[in-house]
Amino acid sequence: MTQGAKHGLPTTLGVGEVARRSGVAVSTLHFYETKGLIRSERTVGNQRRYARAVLRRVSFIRVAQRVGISLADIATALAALPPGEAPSRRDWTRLSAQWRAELDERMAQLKKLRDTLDDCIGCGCLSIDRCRLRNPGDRLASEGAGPRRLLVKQRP
Amino acid sequence: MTQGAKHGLPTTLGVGEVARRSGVAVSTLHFYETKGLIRSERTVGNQRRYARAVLRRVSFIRVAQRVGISLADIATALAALPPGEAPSRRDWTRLSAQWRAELDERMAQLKKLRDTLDDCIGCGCLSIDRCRLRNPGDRLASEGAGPRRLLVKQRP
DNA sequence: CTAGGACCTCAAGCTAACTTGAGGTCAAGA
DNA sequence: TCTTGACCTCAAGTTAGCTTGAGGTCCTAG
Repeated sequence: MTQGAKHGLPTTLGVGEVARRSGVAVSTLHFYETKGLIRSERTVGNQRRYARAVLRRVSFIRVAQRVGISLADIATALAALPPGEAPSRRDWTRLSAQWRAELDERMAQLKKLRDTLDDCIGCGCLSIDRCRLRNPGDRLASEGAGPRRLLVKQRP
Repeated sequence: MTQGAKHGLPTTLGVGEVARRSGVAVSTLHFYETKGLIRSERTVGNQRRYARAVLRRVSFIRVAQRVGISLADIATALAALPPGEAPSRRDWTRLSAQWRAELDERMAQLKKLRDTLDDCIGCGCLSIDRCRLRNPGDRLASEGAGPRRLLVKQRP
């Protein structure tokens, strides 16, 4: 074990420790660091030391990715927070508000996708085009591009 | 317009028409076809003709992608349906059941992500590690890999 | 003091999901 | 008939998000 974690909690974590605890590869942590998603201090011997908060940050990144948010967007959001410690209440409120909208939108899409499936059981509208979700007469064709029935909002 | 769509509805659509209506590029439709996500008939002149149902299929693909599902997974799901027309009730039930689980899981993750943000307003736990979501004493460290607080379920 | 596991950097490689480009065909109006 | 725009194929290029490998350093137990 790297730095005396035998008794009590170490104040910082080595890269291997973070990898093990967060479930991502060491190379991924390096990669995230180059992208500015996380950051570290260095020991005299040039080894990375992470604040414990990095674990939560990594969790956040992974979960956000999982629901389809790009690292670039995640980075932008996280950049709103001071990289070191203690974000202000204002920082949090801003980040939360931004993401609220994004997440709510994705939730709506997921819900729609799921409900579509539910509605279609026993109907087969996806391929036979005949159920209550059907687009009658294809009237929407002139309303611009994009999947209009399922899509809640397309990004620019 | 390609095939007499002036009056009434054409029974099939050209690739450009599908692109315009679905909001994806022609090249993307070609690509999806090579991946087996959609399929087409050909005219004597070797041009693609799509059944109208392809529009719904493309919508489905895009929305599923948007919430983080890979084309491979989408292909697998869609492969459960007969490529041509009229899936049976059994087909639909199977597809729906599979996706229900997947979608519910992602919904749960999104919700958790969103709620975490909500809870953290004015607290800053993401980086100062001090709020009701805090991981006390880091006790979870030995429970295996992965972000345990936010993550609902990791894929293998 | 020395072995070996944990770290370091940097460059190159890989997969998914498309896009772009070259070179050629099809089809419908002037 | 000629032309023009929609279409075709196939190969190569692009971006995101990592992983792998080579070659070298750090540090802790024995």
